[in-house]
Amino acid sequence: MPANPTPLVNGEKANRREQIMAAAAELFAHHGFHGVGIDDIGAAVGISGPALYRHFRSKDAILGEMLNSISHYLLEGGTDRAEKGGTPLELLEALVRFHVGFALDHPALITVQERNLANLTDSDRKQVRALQRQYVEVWVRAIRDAIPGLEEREARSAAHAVFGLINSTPYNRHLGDVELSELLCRLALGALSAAG
Amino acid sequence: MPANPTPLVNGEKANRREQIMAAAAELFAHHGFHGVGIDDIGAAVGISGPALYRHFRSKDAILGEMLNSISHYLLEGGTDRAEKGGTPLELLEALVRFHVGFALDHPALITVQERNLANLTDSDRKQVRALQRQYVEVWVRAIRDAIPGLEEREARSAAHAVFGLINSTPYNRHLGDVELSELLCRLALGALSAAG
DNA sequence: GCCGTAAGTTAGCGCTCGCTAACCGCCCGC
DNA sequence: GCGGGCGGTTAGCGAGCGCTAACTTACGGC
Repeated sequence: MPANPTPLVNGEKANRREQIMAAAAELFAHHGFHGVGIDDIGAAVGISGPALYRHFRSKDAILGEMLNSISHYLLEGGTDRAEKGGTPLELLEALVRFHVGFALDHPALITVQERNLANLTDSDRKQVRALQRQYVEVWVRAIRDAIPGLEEREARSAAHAVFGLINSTPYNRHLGDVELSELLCRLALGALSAAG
Repeated sequence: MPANPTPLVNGEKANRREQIMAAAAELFAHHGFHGVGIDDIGAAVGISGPALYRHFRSKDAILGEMLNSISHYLLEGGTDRAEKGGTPLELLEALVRFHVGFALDHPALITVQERNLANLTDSDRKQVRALQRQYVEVWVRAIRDAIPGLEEREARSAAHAVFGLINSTPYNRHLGDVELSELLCRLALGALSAAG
């Protein structure tokens, strides 16, 4: 299986599979995995119900590929920035900006990833969990390097808290993208510098 | 209809209704509303399936009463503290401590309230939304009083972001309750003071 | 021009779900 | 001591679900 079979996350011309995943993401985000039927997803891309099985093995596979794709994208973006060097504070700022950008561009994906981990197949959940853990570890290292005097467990909790802060974008539609992005970056970095 | 018919949220001896709601909260939090069956909820309290209808009109009514109860509790706690007086910063700290305490004591309720608003009946959703809006307004006023130079829309976005931060407790089980509580309070206040 | 494949369609199977019906035992007031 | 209601039980209905089967159409390669 390829690492990132569907670049769900960038702006390329979408083929059918990606079109389906994007529609499913919106629906899952609004109604929850079990609240969305195969016919709903089909209708959202203009085909009807069982035609989805020409592109995905099962409904679970749609969610599985979606969450794998998201987790892989986040981990790759995080490690890229961690390897790029710079001061600890610059790295932390880059991570914050990266995550904020993702959350602003893809609020539905953020919602699905937060809410629907439990609906995955066992093997899919294992993969996604592993990718998420690695992503958190990138953050933990960056936080501990930039903010002195934090235990690892505290840094991990702070990372989760900051994810929660940034991932509030789905409820945060009253500000323009640019202003909201700047505000969230400020809030996230302000929170982290108060952690020590 | 009484304002807070079931004190789901405090530590009183639970009668059957509250027992059912507590069990349903855990199940809804783990599997989502549509992922939990009437039989699952019944089994979780030692009775079987349809017996629930001796206590609730429908499955939707369980969720409706649960979310109404949570929202009412939060709004009441928020307005209480807002009326108590003190400096703007003291009020903000009190709100943060209050919300952190709730999120730590009831992570399942936090999860359900965040994820399952869309599964409510139209009328229930209207009620819950109204209560939530009022609670947000308490925060918006407190934030604007304590942090100078913030527009109302910015303050509202900051409030939602801080809710996201605090509501990360369901993913934050690696720290003791006391340490986590202190850390979250520090992070939340740090974020807010960086908002200006 | 024909064949194979990719991408749709509709019909329908088997299962699960929310909910109702019908029945039953326990306990409490008179 | 007995009648009524409260809080359980099991059986089962009707609807909706994920998915498969069988068939149809469009199209590109030889």
